[in-house]
Amino acid sequence: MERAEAWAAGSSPVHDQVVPAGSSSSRVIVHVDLDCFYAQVEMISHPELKGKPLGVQQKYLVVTCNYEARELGVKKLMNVRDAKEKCPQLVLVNGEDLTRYREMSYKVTELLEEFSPVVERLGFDENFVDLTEMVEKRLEQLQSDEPSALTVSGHVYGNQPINLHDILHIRLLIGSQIAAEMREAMYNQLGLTGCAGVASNKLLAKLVSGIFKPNQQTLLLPESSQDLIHSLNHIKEMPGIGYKTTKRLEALGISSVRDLQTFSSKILEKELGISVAQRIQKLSFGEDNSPVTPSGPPQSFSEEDSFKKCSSEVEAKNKIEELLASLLNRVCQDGRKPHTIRLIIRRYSSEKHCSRESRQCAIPSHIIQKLGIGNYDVMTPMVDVLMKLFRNMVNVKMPFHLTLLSVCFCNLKALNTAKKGTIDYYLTPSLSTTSRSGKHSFKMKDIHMED
DNA sequence: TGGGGTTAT
DNA sequence: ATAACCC
Repeated sequence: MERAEAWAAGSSPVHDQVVPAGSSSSRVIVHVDLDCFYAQVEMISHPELKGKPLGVQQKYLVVTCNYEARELGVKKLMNVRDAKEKCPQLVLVNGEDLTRYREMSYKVTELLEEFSPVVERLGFDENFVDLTEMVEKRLEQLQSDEPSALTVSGHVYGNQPINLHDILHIRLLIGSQIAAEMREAMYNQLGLTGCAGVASNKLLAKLVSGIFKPNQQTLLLPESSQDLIHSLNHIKEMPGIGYKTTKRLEALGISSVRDLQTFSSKILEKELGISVAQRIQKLSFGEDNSPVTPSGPPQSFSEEDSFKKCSSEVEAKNKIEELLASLLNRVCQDGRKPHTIRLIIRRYSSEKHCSRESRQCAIPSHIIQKLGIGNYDVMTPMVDVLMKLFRNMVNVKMPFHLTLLSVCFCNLKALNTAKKGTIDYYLTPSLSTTSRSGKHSFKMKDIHMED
């Protein structure tokens, strides 16, 4: 077995080679990806739906569905009509209110932060964790007489054999064990299943996490990274290469990962700019030195609603009031205060690129100070601000046709800017009281006074 | 295509 | 303020 080889080698392979701490090469990264997240949350809320084909609906789309539904032909982002046609027994629940998904999403991130504080969120259902330090600690404490100490957890991409004399393999193997513990904890504590991918950078961890699909995990060893990236059928499948870049690359005759690898760097830089060109060409080789950036609490809160038609100012005002009311509740829970507000619209256009327009402004300080506790006296002045932004974008004397309204709070600051020792500090509600009134407490390190 | 998010320019 | 990216 693998362990026997390790002993046969004589001295312990684990403690011989030392990778310098802080060395930028040779990280251990895990990508954790929940299975059909919204559908899982709905099945926890409504246990009677378990076992039935379930879709989560927003407007006329099935945005995600459980595996029972997938086996019957339902796909993500499928039209409700097509989905019902494919699968008449499909049960649909409305998922336009993201509150419960968002709350569960942060519970997952907080659980992962208990393993290592370096957790980066990607959407509501994916997280990256940098395990490098944690793996290093486990290696130092490794007792070589535990039989299970050097056993990989889950799949290995391409069934590549592990070399227990290779310190990079050992480190990734430990990473796979931590990934398994993370998935166990997610299931035991939150009732959620998901996939994990372990590799030496974010790109590869993300790509490999999707290899075995639901509720499984996969480890990528460095020797298999070229196989993994060449298993992509098209550059559009490369995370980091989006719709626009794909179109521009296709115009250059680049469609496969190998096309991008071998394309002239000079020409690519001239076409896409040096920044994008160098980044995506590195991606094509499976190279990604971007760090796992701890997400911490959100940078912004927004609520949006799309519709067929909004063509009057009164109609718009009503929708804006709805969005704002929800946002105020959220901001109240968070505890921090937004200093900027933004209004976003989408105008009707028969053409493809439905781009958005926005106007933003600073939130008047007298309104900011009233935020955070029961707030009905902030609604009116805030709506007034938003309607000014609205009229700045939309000429209400002319006919208009909007298909989306969104309100966003951003530029969030911890509590307010009151200084200790000032009158303001003692007069500001909830400032000098207990730690946090919010529901999901972000850690104490995040709570500090600005000056 | 929904209802969110982020960073770079 | 917009444009790109992610889910």
